[in-house]
Amino acid sequence: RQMNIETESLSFIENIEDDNKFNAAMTSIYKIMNRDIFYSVDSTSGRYHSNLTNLPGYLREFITIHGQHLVNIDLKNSQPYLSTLLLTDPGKVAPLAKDRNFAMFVESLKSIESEDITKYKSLVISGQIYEYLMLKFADHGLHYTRRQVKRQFFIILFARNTIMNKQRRIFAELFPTVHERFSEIRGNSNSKNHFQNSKRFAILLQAVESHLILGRILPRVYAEYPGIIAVSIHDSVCTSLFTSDIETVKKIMIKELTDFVGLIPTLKTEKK
DNA sequence: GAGAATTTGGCGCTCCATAA
DNA sequence: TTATGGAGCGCCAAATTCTC
Repeated sequence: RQMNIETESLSFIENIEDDNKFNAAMTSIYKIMNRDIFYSVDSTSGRYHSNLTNLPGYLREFITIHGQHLVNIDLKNSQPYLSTLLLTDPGKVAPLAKDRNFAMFVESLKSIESEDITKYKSLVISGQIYEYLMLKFADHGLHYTRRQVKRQFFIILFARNTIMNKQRRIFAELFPTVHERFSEIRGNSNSKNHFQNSKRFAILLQAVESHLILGRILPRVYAEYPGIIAVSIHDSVCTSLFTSDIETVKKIMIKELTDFVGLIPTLKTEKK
């Protein structure tokens, strides 16, 4: 791996007030400068972790690989987008569940259709789910920024079923069928095993994401375009800023995601 | 060799970061 | 809310080193 970080990054972090944050950023920079490169795939959800995935986002623009700066191609509303599979085609994701019983349970789920599911799908593929919820929350007196809505939405998705706060109640009203299905998937197990209790839903979606990015998209990119720069940051793929490379990676991402999920995703390219 | 003093290693916690 | 990794902390016990 030919990763480097430009020395300008050091002056960039100089005015960070918080000592802890400063030290964390400093450590990340020096690790790359000193060629202390690490990378691994974890055994829970199969995600890829590296110097780049741990690096503060605002320092990404100083990273080069083979001397090339990076562009990040991000899947919008990624986990909500992937969560639609549990509504439309659960059997497809069942093999990715680590726990046998949970896999069989997911396998047994049927595809469901309803008005609220159609609405959920359309919001998620257009990348508008947070904006929509922001409006609906505001109607009920909850005034959040987009960032806060995003955070709250993940709590709605992944918190155990016994937590029924105002936000979740609103979501359940807006998307009753979706909420019911997701509750079933989280289950009510009190097991300590995170492949069995409510955490299994988050883990499953992460496993789907890993399977798509690491198991399908990246191998295809490397096989068809040897030498191209492509590294993942969980749900996104970084490549060089050549327009042709960006288009290549995008095309493959859209193709693979659409094939697997059955819905066309929205990608966002951030030039760094 | 016995006991004290020091060092080492592991565990669990908190924080930082990333991602959703 | 979930997942990960790394750093750094305190804690404790085991291992090592020191002193008598």
